[in-house]
Amino acid sequence: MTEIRQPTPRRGTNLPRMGDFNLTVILDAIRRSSGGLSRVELAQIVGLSPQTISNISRRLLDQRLIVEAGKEGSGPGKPRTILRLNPAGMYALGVHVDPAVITSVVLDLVGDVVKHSRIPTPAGSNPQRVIAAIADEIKGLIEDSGVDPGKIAGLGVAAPGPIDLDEGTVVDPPLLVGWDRVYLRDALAEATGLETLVDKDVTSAAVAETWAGGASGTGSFVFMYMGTGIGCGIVLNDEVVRGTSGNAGEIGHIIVDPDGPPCDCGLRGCVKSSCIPQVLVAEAEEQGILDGGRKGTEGPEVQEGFARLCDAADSGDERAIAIIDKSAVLVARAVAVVTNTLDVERVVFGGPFWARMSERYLERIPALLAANSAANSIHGIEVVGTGVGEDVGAIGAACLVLEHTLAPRAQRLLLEG
Amino acid sequence: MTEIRQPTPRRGTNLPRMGDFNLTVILDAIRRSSGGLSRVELAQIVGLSPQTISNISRRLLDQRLIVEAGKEGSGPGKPRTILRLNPAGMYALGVHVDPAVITSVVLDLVGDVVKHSRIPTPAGSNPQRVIAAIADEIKGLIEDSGVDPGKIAGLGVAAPGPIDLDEGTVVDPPLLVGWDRVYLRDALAEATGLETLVDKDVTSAAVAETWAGGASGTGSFVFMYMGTGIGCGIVLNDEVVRGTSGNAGEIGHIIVDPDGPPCDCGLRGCVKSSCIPQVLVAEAEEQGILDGGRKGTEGPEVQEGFARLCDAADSGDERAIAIIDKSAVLVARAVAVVTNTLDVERVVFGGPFWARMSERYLERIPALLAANSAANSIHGIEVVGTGVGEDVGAIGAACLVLEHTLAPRAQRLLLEG
DNA sequence: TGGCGGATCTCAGTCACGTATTCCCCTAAA
DNA sequence: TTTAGGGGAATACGTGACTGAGATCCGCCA
Repeated sequence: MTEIRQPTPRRGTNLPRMGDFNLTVILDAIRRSSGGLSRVELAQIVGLSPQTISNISRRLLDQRLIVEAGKEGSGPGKPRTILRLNPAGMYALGVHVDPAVITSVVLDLVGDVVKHSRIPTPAGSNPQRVIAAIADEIKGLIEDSGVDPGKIAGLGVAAPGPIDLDEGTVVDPPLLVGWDRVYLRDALAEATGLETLVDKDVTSAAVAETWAGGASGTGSFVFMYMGTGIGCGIVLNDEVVRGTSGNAGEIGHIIVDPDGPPCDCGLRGCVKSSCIPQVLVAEAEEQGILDGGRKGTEGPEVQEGFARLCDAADSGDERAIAIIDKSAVLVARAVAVVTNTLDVERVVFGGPFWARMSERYLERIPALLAANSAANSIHGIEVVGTGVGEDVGAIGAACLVLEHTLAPRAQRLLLEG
Repeated sequence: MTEIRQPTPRRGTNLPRMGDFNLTVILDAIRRSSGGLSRVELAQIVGLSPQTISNISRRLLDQRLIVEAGKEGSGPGKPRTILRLNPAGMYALGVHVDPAVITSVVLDLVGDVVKHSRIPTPAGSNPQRVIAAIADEIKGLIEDSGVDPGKIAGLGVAAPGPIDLDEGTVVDPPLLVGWDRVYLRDALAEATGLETLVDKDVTSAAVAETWAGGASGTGSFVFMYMGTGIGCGIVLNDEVVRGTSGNAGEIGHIIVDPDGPPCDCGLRGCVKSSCIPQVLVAEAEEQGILDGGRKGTEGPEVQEGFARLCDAADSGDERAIAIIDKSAVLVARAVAVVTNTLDVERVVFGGPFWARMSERYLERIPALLAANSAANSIHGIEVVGTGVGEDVGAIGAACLVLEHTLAPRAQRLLLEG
């Protein structure tokens, strides 16, 4: 079970690695700029000489990852030629495997969704059948999108945890019965012929934010994923933190309410037992705010129940408002634990349930967080909602591929095995 | 208060940086080996060619950071010449500024303490007086140690948080009254003429573990610092996590006991209010296990009271054992929150109070942690006590300098400003 | 139309790593 | 004692990425 990982000594680097790394640095700078950059600006930003920038730009132009997009001349002198990402320079596929629904997307280089599809997860959730369904869906998506298959960098898969990153397996997730140690990565790689990456859904969402989230996806932040469960993705200094086995971000058993309901872990008031949507809906049903006709334990029912709870709150139902507001207090406590542990500068909220709660949460959480922040006198913590939308899971999955291929990760510099 | 940090784009790298980085990689490999490495072994480990290793070895030999230490020939062929760290190749000074006591050390390159001193923190804790005392102490220590001042790489300072890493200031720590925004780094740099680094005590302890802790200081781990308060230092993939302002590792308000005593944060059963030594001693006094003659709120009194509590437990006092054991359960819960959030592979315990509790904690915590670990089915979490000893704070402070100067941090590759 | 300024490119130059070769040192057998 | 052989380490040369200086290109302005 516990294989001993021998301490992997840090490996050196060499010239080609350095060249590739600088290429990704420049691409990253262009990507993060709004509206492109000129070569001189790039030189200032990344600290390399103009000549080096020119050389690398040429490589990027040859690969068609960037394009020259017009000139920008203000005063005298030769106007700067603006370099911009070529959206069609590369594509990535992403799949979010959720217990209820499988979402797939084709993403272009700038992170825009080219094509999108959604199917219900095959009943019984037999792994083989689900994998076959995904492979089918992917093939269809590639055809429908009309994208040049040669430009597809790979397939990213976002799965609920726990996972084993080394093996590329999903390890017995609570809501997918019979999914113990399913070799998702290898199976899908074989079925689709694409290079495949598997990661946890919350991590994928954080990667989506770094790639397609604009300014809020830079630096060090925590992505709070509000889904059927609550988890978080962690990004420190522009690099995603995955943990030893890819399972970082498990915050379900942080205690947020000493007076809360009992949890299956034996304690009381964990995140998991006191502020996930399912619990809020149950509470509302108990209080008679919602009719408890259906037992809303399955994904879609919860989502629907939660929507009605929010509707009630929006139409002024005090009890509904109280439930949501209390959950904001509890979530803020969990967030504070994470931000105090990691001292990040920003918290980004997102996930399928986020849209409905965003207004109330954004109103309350910043103050709650500030009050509980250990470093409050040194720096504030920004609280924002993601701009990526409901499909963060699938988009993030695709971004896993882009990140792996094009992001300036320190890891890229190091020689491997 | 909150200065906006503009997103710093990742900067490129160049040839000299690469060379320096590879040098630190090799030094790191030698440092982490037990008993030195030959050039061929180095080539295998770091992945560079034997020639490159030879070239870099020469640079390291010229700088006298390493020495050739004998040969190792087993079969036919030329025997390997072993390269070892030269302990006298470089020295670093470390100071731990504690509310009660100021510990200073001179460390050599292998992390051994060359000289050591301890003075009580000047009463009234006026910052200027404390800084002057430290500067005096440092000067004395350098003279007494007989170390060549030219070989001293710098001065590290470990301070209780919160701190502001950019400014090098200590920001209003709870136990040092009147220490708001004290420019510790600049003041000590000026007073001693040494390059000075300031960091939080728990972070320093984690750095000590990476530098002087042997195998348990590699990879990804959390260092639990058991002091007057409980904090943690975080190391992911051999690099220390400091956070935006250097305040990562604040875990005092993680709730570990829903039935615990109220905390100044308004909730109940935080780490800070239920399992720090001061609380355990108070509890023992209340139960009559210890005579509550002195009100043990000051550092030394707490330490003494805690020692007597441990004595009682060791001599079989059931109630004393119960207090310690319960604290182990609570600490384990806090640790689980952190390890689940970060998915690390190891927890290292240390700090001034650790020695007395180590036996009971090491007996109980591994099982408790495994039971609460989200990734338990994928990998276990190793639980160990540090080998660094009581002075981790000061030793870690000195290691800050060594780490900054010699560790293969990814940051070192990047061009600056 | 010519001058000017700024951006970009060309062309060496430098430096670190990689490959092939040679040198050196030790073991072991004749 | 001598010699063959094997493996580590150094030397020489080649490659490739970044840097610096000057040339070139481009558009504005007089």
